[in-house]
Formats: sequence, C-alpha cells, structure tokens
Amino acid sequence: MKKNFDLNDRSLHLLKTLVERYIHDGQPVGSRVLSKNAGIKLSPATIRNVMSDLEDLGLVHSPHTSSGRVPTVSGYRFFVDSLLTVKPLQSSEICQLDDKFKGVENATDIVSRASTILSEVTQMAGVVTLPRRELVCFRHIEFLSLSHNRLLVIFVTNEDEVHNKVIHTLKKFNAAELVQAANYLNSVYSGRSLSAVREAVLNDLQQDRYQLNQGMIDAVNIAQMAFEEPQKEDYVLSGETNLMSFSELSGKGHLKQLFDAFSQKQGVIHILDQCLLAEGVQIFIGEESGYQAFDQCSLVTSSYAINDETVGVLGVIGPTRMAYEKVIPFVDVTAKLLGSALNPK
Amino acid sequence: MKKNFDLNDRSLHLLKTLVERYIHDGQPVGSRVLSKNAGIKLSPATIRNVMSDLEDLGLVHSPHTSSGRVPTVSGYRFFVDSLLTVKPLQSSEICQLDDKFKGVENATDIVSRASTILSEVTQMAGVVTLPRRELVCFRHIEFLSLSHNRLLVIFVTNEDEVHNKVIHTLKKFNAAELVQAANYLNSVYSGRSLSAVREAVLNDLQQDRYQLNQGMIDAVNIAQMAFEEPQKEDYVLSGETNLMSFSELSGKGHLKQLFDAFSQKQGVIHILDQCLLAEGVQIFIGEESGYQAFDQCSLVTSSYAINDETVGVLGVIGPTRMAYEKVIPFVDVTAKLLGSALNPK
DNA sequence: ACCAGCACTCTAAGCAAACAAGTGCCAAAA
DNA sequence: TTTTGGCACTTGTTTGCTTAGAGTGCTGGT
Repeated sequence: MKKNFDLNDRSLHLLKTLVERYIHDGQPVGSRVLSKNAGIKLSPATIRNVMSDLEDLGLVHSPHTSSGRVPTVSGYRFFVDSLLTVKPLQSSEICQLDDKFKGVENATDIVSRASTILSEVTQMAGVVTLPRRELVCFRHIEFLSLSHNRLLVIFVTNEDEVHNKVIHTLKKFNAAELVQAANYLNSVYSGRSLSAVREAVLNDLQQDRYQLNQGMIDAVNIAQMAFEEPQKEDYVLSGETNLMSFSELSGKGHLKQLFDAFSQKQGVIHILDQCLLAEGVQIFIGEESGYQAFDQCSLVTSSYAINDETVGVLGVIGPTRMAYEKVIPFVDVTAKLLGSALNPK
Repeated sequence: MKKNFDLNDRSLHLLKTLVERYIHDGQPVGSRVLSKNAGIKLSPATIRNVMSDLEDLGLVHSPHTSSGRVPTVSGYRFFVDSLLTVKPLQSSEICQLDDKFKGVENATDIVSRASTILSEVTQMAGVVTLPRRELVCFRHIEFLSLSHNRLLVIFVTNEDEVHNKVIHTLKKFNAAELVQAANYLNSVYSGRSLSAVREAVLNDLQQDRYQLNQGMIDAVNIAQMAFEEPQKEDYVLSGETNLMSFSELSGKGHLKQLFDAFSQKQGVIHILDQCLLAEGVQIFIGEESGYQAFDQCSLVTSSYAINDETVGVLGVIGPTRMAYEKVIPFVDVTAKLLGSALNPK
C-alpha cells in the first residue's frame, strides 16, 4: 500500500516543508513562502514546477487557480509514512505522564484517566477502548431473585469490576438454590477468562447430564443466560469539546455529524477494532476511516497490551491538520503507560 | 417577582404576537408585519409608538436603529408568565408517549428513555436527573474480599439497581465473616431507604456496643464506610447534538461553553436541583439560570414524582427562541408519565 | 387617540476598481 | 538540461459607492 511516487530528494523535501508549514499555520502555502522557508536556494519559479508535479501525483491541491497548495489525503499519508521526523518524548516528560496514572486503582478509572490525559495534552479528543472482555478474568458470581421469575445476576471480574444484568428464568428459584448455584459456579469457573467461561458453560451443557445433579444443571443453565453477550464493547471519550475550537471542523453540519457518530459509538468502535490487530501506532487520515463523519479528522491510534497481550486501543481524534510529529510518539508512550498501569503487579 | 408593567390589552396583544412571530421565524419583527399579523386594525405608525413603550419597559429591543424588535429576556419571561396560551396535548398523543415507556424495566433505563423521548420530540436536548437517592430503597448487600485489606461492596437498590464501591478496612476478613456480616446487614436494614439506612448505621454505632457481638460490630463498621456518600447525583442527557443545528447557539465559543458545562455536570445539576423544590413546570430563560454557558438557552423543566413524592427533575434545553407553547405541556406530561413508569406497581 | 406622511438611519446586495497572491508558461541564462 | 526572471492571467479580498428596502421617530392633521 505504501507508494513510492519516485520522487527525488528535492521534491520530498519541498513536500515535507509544505506539509509542515500548512500544519503550522493552516494557510495554503505558495511558492514564495516555500522558497524562503525550505532552506534550499531555489527560486519560486522552480518551486512552482515542482509543485505542479506534486499536484499531478495527487499529493497536493490548489483550492483555486491562484492560491498556494494544500496537502491532500495522499499527501498527508505520504508525509506521515515517509517524511515525518517524530519528536520522541523526553524521559522527564514520560515520567510526568506516568505520574498521572498514579493513585488510580480501578481498571475503568485508569482507562478514563488515560482518555483525559490524551485529550488534555493534545488539546484534541482522546479515546480509549475498555480492555477486551476475552481477556477479562471471571472472579465471582452472585444471584438475587426478583419478582416474576426474574433473576439479577451480579458478577465480578478482574479483582473489582462489577457487572450486572437481569435474566428471565423458566422456574422460580429460592434463596438456598441460588446460593448453591452461585457457589457451584464460583468454585468451577472462577479464575478463568470470561470467554473461556462461556465456552466451558456451553460445553458442560452439551455434556452427559447424568454426571451432574439437578442443582448443577440449574446453575449451568442460569450461567448460560448470564454469560451470553455479557457486555458490549465500549470506549471512553474525553475532550470532545476541544474539537469545537477547530475552524476546519465547525463548518456546515460537520460538528453535528461527528458528535452524532460519537454518541452512536458503533462506528467509532468499528474503526478502533481495526487497530486491535496491528502493533504500534496507526493513523487514519480523513476519509481513510471510511466514515463520512470523520472526513476532516485524523485519528492517531495505538493498541495497548497487558503482559504483551493486546487488549485494547487508544487514540487521539483531531483535525487532519494536526502536529503528527508530537501526537504520534505521545500516543505511543501513553499506550505503553496504560498497559503497565493496568498490569496487575 | 412577577411584574405587571401596567400594560393595556392592546400592548399585551401586540407583545404576544411579536414574540410568537419572532419565535416562529427568527427575524426581528417590524411594525408593518405586526400590523398585518396581529389581527387588530392598527396602522404601523401606531404600533411603532406601542413598540417604543415596550422598548422603554425593557421587554423588546432593536438590534439597530432601523430593524424590527426582538424580545428581551424580560420579554420572554413576561410572555411565558402571562401571555402564553399553551397547547395541551391530545390524549392520543399522550398515549403514544406512554407507549414509548413500555417494555423498559430497569429504572435507569426508564430514565434514559425519558431523556431520549424529550430530545426526539422537541428536536432539542433532553435531560433527566436520576431519582433522588434518599428515596432509593436498600435491598441487598454483598461483600467480596480483595487484596490488601480492600473490600468490594456490592449493593442492590430498588429491585434491580446495582451499585458498588471499594473500601479499605483495618483488618482482614475471611469469607465466612463477610457472609455473616452481609446476612446481618441484609436482615436488619433491607427494605429501608438508603438515607434511613445511613442514619440507622450511625445510630447503631453510637449505641451501647455490649448488645452486639463482634461480628455485628464489624458488620456495622463496614456498613458505615459502605454507605457514606453512596453515589453522586447524576443526570442523563440526550440529543445534545440537536443543539448544534441552531444558528443562534453556534456563534463564537458558545457551543463549546455549553458542551463543557454538560460534561462537567456540576453546573447543570445545580440548576436542576433548584427545580426539585417547586411543583410543576419551571422555566429558565437565558441568563436567568445564572450560568454564562446558558446565555442563549432556555431550560423548561418539571419535577417528577413517584407516589406523590418528588424524586427528580426532567427538562428540555434549547435556544431561547423555542416553541414554549408546545414544549411546556409536553415536559409536563412527560414528567407525569415518567413518574408513573417508575412507580413500582 | 389614531394615523398619514416625511425625513432619517441602517442593512443588504450589487458592482466596479484596486490590490494582493499565486500560478503557468516561455524564453533566456547558467 | 536545469534554473530562473518576466509576464500574462486567474482568483480572492478588500474597499468604496450606490441603490433598494425595511423600519423608525416625529410631526401635524383629523
């Protein structure tokens, strides 16, 4: 997918400074500025020729006949892939970031802390998915009988995350039966991952039932209902309002589209899911995400891992015209810090 | 607080149609339009005189020397207090609304359903506070021991609402002790309101300890920690993005201010809390709320009650220029429907 | 008390001129 | 062959000016 475009060093350098320049001040950049700014001794006329070539390649684009050039999506893409010189964070900065994770215990809280960090440092929007549930460790289950054969299921994962749902049962259970069922399930399944539990439950249901007594069968039956689709994937978003300050996003119904996408979640989740597979920092520029609402936005993401196992994705959402050279290393570092903050020591 | 302004019927009528007209099409309304539209046979010239008086009273205002008049905040206030003719909902409409509450069981879900109804029907933002916790009925408590003397407390209120928090204990409890403590607390306190439980716990702590065995003392001690400040007040907001379509709100940093206020919650809660005290529909117009972020907004609220006891507030947030005559009865009805939907049959 | 008429003010829209920024292309210089 | 200066051309932006329209305030007459 990475194209080369067969460009000589000079063109590369000019493209690079053009993009940098445009990111810096948001104005189309013309041949004159470039000639003064690129550090190469070239007249504007020459630069015009180069720009013309770049335009033919689809890397830059003129809003109108006589205005400077602006990077296209491909231009940005090429820039971040091949031209960008990232500014790695100082180790002191990393420590400062790390400190911000201190004093937060609950996993959900850590995740939302990460999200606010992302948004506050970049002054854009931060997003962090919750750790994948297949990786979530089942710890404890508890039942509480409600009226009308309904059962409140409370289960604890990962030390201290509490989830609950109401299920409808066929028969009415009394308190003792429920305690027994819970005890059975806790003793058998506790310690495994949620998805492992789900599999095991299905397995046990298929198995020769003569090995189990009625209580156990009831327990497994209930468990089957309790664990099907235990929780939907979700993410924590922060600093959305920062996006309202960017003029390039506030035009037309753009903001509304974007925020609608945020509250429907589903589209954003889909984009983020794609990042789960890849290692390291990934970038979606403008339309690349495939969602119209993100037309004018870029998304810089990185997956994060607990014990070398990828469990989630985090990222920054901002205008296409963002300071990638700072955002990229920052997202990278934050992902690593989040991973270790979540790591049960 | 209600001022009279000593206006004659004609002025009142003109003011009323002016406000209606302005709400309808958002343009400053001039003497000519008013003369044709008010249903009174008066020449524009006469109307101009009346308008001049209204302007002196601070009820209307000219954006510039020669443009029509626009209602001021006081104008709106006077309008909704004294001039407005509300359009009560058809009973068929009420049924339609009521249907939308059907099939939702969980209290939190009912509340957020109410919020979406508010926003969808009005095409503005809907907001509903969660029922006051003093009214919430304590049902069941459960403990789970974590590492480092930490204890996960899970408690169920109102049939099926689950809350949880982590507390730090002085000594380490084993599973049996925890079960015993939970049993004790469940048997003693279950069925009372959360605030009643809190009081009772404090009371029991003060009381002669010789009447209790060590297990009970432990239980009450834990309970004390578990129930202090059990949950923060909160609200459910929907359809915020609808507000981005109103041109009067999108100017400058208005939108950002507003959405920042939404995500900080605290300010909004403060406004809504004021409505808890009053019966029926209340209206905050523009700056009246006392929060700058709501400058260009109006808030139409109503408290809602379960079994004749006020437990929360719901409302609609939109531009000052909103169709009060429809919104007010709608908010009123929705509050009543929400109350009965929440009512445990 | 009402209203017609008039002078005045302000906005919105259109238009032309002047200007600035930048391009494309060509022919000359290196 | 590459680079460059020069020139014509395009486009957008600003400015000033004009006209039309809407609306007001005021005055004097009914």
